[in-house]
Amino acid sequence: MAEPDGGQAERDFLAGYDPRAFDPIAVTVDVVALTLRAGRLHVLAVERGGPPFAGRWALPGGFVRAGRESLDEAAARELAEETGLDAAALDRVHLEQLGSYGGPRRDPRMHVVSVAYLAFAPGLPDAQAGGDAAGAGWLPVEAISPPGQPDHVRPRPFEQGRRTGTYGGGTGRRPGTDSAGRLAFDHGLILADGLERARAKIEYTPLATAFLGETFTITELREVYETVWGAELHAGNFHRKVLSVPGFVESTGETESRPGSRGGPRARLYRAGDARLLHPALLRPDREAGVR
Amino acid sequence: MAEPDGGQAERDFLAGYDPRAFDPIAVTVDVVALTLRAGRLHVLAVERGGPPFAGRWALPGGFVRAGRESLDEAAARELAEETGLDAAALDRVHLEQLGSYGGPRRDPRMHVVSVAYLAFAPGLPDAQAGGDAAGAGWLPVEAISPPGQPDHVRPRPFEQGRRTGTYGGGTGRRPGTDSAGRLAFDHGLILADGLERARAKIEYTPLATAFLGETFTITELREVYETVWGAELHAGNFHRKVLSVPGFVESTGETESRPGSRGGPRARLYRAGDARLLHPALLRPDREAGVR
DNA sequence: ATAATAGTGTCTATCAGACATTATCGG
DNA sequence: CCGATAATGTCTGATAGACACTATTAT
Repeated sequence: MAEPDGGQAERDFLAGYDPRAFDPIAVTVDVVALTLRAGRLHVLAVERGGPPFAGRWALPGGFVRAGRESLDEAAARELAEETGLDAAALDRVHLEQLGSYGGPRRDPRMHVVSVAYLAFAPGLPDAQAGGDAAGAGWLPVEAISPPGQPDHVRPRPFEQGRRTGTYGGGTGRRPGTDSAGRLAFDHGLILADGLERARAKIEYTPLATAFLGETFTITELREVYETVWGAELHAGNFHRKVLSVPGFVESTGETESRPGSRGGPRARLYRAGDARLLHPALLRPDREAGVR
Repeated sequence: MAEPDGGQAERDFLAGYDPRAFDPIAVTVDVVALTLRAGRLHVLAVERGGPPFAGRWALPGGFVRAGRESLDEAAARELAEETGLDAAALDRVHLEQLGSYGGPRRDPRMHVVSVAYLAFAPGLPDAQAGGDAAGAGWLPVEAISPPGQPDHVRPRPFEQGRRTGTYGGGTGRRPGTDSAGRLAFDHGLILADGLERARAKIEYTPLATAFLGETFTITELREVYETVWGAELHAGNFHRKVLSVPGFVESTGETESRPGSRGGPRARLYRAGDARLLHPALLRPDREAGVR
């Protein structure tokens, strides 16, 4: 398949690197920002003010400023605009590139390539709308319908355990409660990819601590894993395992000021250690029914 | 940090989704195509015909055709143009997205966002130049200097074991032999990221088989791992481990027509199984000196 | 015969998971 | 005291790695 004719490839050649000779492609960043609120996984979303998908929730994002910022910088900027965080608070947020989405018709107006980012954030204040969004908020991920399914069907990829929330109530689509429907564009797919990445990433990195405050107890850390994985873990084994992985957590020497409301000893406090990879990793409980 | 003024954010808002109101950003795909030749890992590269970086090797790539193809399709097209493979042969090549690189000054001419892809290919014929490249070829990865280092220094991230090649000979920079220098643009960084991805990916997926033909022996499979990881593996343990992972390989019932030139029994032949993930994974030998 | 390779068997240290136990707290 | 939770201890099955061994072929 080597250069069949003087068609598109030839035009590419003659045009060199000047894209003005072509139809343009827009470059945006979109952020899948995850956090834990009240024991449930939430994602930052903005409500679209205009068409297409007016009134639907979408991932926060926006144009990359040509010649003036890197992709990482653009993602951090968008995240800051939507969360209202200052640089110091943003420092505690983990931000990594997730992948790029560039189908020619994913936006009906023109060809848009979106570079998606994944963020792990500790408990944060309410979001605030930035840019052209009508509103912003933290949505429980299980309130979002997976792509390619009717709004009321809710299979595998999303949330499997602890169905403790108020889901199913039904007063509309206010963040923090029931169904938020499908996300705009292909953002449901991007979210699903982000969730899978998050589930995999906390296996072999200490990033679960990014969902917590400066200090935390082993039980709080376990609850992060249980929420993200949607599975219950054995408390005793988890405890021993976490302490045995070098560099995962380090003791502060302190204990919680007061134990849980139902009694029990004061839990010791830890902070994130200096490891960037967990050796050995914390493996998810059997999912051998997984992709064969 | 919420919308400080009516500056850039305001202009974004007013411009909506029309990037013609801004300086444009070009979108390209670049491919890190890896293959094994003569027991060494090679990467597909093209020799640049014009500035910048004229005469230097670069990763094959090109513009995404606006409104007409997805990123995946663009990557497959670029790979086909440079390798001369038809659709059938391309079918046996694994191609996945690696990541995007979009610093504002990575190309001196304008802001270019490159979506990088990683390809695992079986032994292929010589490459052919496509597009505006002066030449194309398979370069041994250890002949490429890592980014940010003088050409003759060659530390960690690249190739650690089996220094069997002719590296250091010194008759110029013909593919397949000695030093090829640093790659153009930030392609050395992209290559390093691709190599690390490849090393990690063969741990928990059966993609090492993508470097081999339709059928292969366990020893050939082990040599793939040894080459990609740059470490020697215990033949006996590797053999038992591979056969114990469900769905990794399946026997063809046949044996090699003739054993190795130095004798020994005929090895049994296998083909890739139907597993997409390896459970349990094949872990790289201790690199606990790794990133802590 | 010798050397090299394919494939299998055996032993041990390690680890994940199930389960039990002890200690500390609130009600 | 009772129930719940934090933290540790014990046992077992599975596995990775070291090593040994047998079988098969070229020279």
